[in-house]
Amino acid sequence: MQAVTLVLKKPHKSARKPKGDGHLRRGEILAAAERIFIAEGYAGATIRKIADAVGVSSTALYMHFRDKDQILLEISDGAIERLLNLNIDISARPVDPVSQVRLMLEAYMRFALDNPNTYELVFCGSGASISVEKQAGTLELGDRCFENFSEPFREIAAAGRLKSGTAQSAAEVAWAGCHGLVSLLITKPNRTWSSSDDLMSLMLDGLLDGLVKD
Amino acid sequence: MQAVTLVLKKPHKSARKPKGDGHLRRGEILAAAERIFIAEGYAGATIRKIADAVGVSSTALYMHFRDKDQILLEISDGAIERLLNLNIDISARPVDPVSQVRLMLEAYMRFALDNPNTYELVFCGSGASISVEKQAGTLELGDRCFENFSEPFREIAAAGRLKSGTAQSAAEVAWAGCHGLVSLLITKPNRTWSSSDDLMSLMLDGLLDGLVKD
DNA sequence: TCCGACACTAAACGGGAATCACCCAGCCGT
DNA sequence: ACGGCTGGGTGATTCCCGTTTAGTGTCGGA
Repeated sequence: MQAVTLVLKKPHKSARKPKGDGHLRRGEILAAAERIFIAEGYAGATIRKIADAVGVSSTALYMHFRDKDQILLEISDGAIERLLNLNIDISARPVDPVSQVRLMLEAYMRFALDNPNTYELVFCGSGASISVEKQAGTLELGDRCFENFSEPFREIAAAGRLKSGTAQSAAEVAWAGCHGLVSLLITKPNRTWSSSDDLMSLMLDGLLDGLVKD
Repeated sequence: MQAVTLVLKKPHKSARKPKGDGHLRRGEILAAAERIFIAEGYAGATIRKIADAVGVSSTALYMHFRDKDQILLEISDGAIERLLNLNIDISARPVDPVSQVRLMLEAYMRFALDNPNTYELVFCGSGASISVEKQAGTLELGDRCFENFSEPFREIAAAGRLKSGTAQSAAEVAWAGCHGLVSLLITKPNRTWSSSDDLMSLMLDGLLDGLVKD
């Protein structure tokens, strides 16, 4: 589509960018990287493995991405965007804010358990391995998620239904509690846990009961 | 003690092991490794750096430790042992089990914030980086901590004061909630958080209020 | 026909963990 | 007193990692 427009505008000069290969390669790399990353995690998804999977030299990846972290962060962006859309969808529903919070946290935890490697990369990774600047885009997406999530808490606080603390701190605690549960389930799969469904609903009930009146 | 016995048995043959140097070196390495590890984290504490700090070749470390992970896990063991002792101390106090739980969780979170790199290595690390078998000893220590921590929950459950769930699942949820809070504070120091003291007490109050009757 | 941009590559670099083949000093039994 | 064994220690090496450099082939446009 865009190529056509460009061609119509300047039939004899441009029409160079959408030559085809460049854009396709980028997608191929992302697809291969995502497969390997999901299967083997951050450390397992090496540049060379990804390049081999695409059928290209390892150097070629640097034509399309600044470095390894950019590739994996771009994958994470896609996943977080899905999470954000889930949250936006929930906040559009005409239900009371407490139910919204519960739905969002439940969606959050299911997302984490469904995308354990992505979740670990984005939410468990220490700031040490990937610099803050590189993460900027991904972090901003995460912030938008949290922002969207804390909105119902502001409504709850405005209605005077918070047992203590501020909307901000209550939202942080609720998020942290659910994060703790899924991060332990993901990173310590060898421990003998109660059923994850039980734990999730116990965490939700407990936190909401402890934070919100009624 | 054993050395003495051996010497008494065969005065002219053994008495070789406690030659001195070996033991000292091991301690020196652990001390240097701990310093670097606390200062620079898991990735920053390389074999070469540790060896340089001791004033010895990198190969020498392999005389005393199987590999890098063993060094860092041995350091972690020491830290967790301190945590375990805190817990044992608390469980000896003649207070009601709910207060014990609160004290233990508070000690746990303070420990985490005081030893962020150790905490991250032991409680946030994915199983991928260090194999389960290697971690066996450290994991067992962690299990003893959790076991000790869940004891008051069993008392609470026995008294019928659990709002829902079992002693096991309630203990897991309480632990997970506090873990989530400190792990986020540690691994996402760039976010703008409410004061960590506020968050900690809100998490404690909220969880206990939500999990336990009265 | 030549030029420059572009996708790509082979080779190399520096730095990680871990291993190898060796040293060398001290203690053993003789 | 002495030759051999042993155990701490070493330098060189291996393998893999992410990343860089210098160069190759191809193709659209003048």
